[in-house]
Amino acid sequence: MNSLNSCRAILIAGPTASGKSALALALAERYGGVVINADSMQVYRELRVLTARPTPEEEARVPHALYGFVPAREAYSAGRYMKDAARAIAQAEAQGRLPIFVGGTGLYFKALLEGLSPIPPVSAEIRTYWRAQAQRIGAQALHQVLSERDPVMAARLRPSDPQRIVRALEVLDSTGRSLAEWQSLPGEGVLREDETVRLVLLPDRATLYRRCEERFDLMLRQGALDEVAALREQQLDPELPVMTAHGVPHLLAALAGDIDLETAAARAKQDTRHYAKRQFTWIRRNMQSWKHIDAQQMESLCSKLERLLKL
RNA sequence: GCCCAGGUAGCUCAGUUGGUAGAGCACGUGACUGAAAAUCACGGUGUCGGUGGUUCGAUUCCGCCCCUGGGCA
Repeated sequence: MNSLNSCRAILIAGPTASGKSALALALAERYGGVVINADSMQVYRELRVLTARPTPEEEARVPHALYGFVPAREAYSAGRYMKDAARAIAQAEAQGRLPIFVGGTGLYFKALLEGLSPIPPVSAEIRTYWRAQAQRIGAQALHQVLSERDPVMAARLRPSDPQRIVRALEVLDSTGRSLAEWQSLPGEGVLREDETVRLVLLPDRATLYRRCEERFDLMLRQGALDEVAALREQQLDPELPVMTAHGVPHLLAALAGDIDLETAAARAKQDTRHYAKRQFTWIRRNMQSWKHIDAQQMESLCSKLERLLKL
């Protein structure tokens, strides 16, 4: 792996609540870096507490980028992330600062390193139409439509997977070509692996689950419910990504009086645990070449930063 | 102390007219190209409270014991 001298960026991944942000902050302070977000939910302005975004105090210590800059009413995407990340790197380099990416969204790291196939954007009308269709006739029927119009994609997708079926239909309708054709075009990453130092934090799972639960209780004490109440005022489409952030659906239900707060908290914690589990799966499959850091190594990491980065 | 109802998976419970058992959730494994904190697929993990008896065979029937709830004293 590279020494820090030839390193263009540090990437820090790991499951939620693994202590990534603290590590990124420490590294950024030590090496004159800028912390760049790689989390699909921390981009949204309205949710700071609930998405565990760095606090204003933390943001003041070191430059941060791509945090809380998207209004909740917008649907952010991996495609937008790639462009934003490229711009953030250019900006950091212009200022002579080391980009330190940190986040838990595996797809964003993949986009960063491998890129995404160049697929033209889908118009809002087409997207809205197919999403409405999915609601109206269901995934199975939609898959039937797809298998008539695009058998290749239909064969690739499960009839029970509404999201990907909708995407396939959107792209087909919007471009006149199959998503399979588009996806066969190679993407171009923003960073090459060999110009990065890549760390993935892997705490003990039971410990991590406990930390997720404690963190959610802390979020509630820090005003997570107020954040969700404010979000509710906007009366956004419940299908927007921000509305699916862990805690949002259940805290909304609690605010509506459908469930009590304790139940809402328990369900939010459960969502978080399930998510962490999926992150472990992604890491195992997609981050083989990253430097894995277990709980023990994490303990002594601060004192070993220098050595670690030169490995 | 007596009476009643229970004790089956991590939890809540179903079930076996006697042939060693199954749902939901939890949990585990996996997929993943512009919603990815999303979306989807797969998996039952068990001294059936303990012990003795009846039986070819007991988680199931019987005795005793232990534990938990409720009632009566």
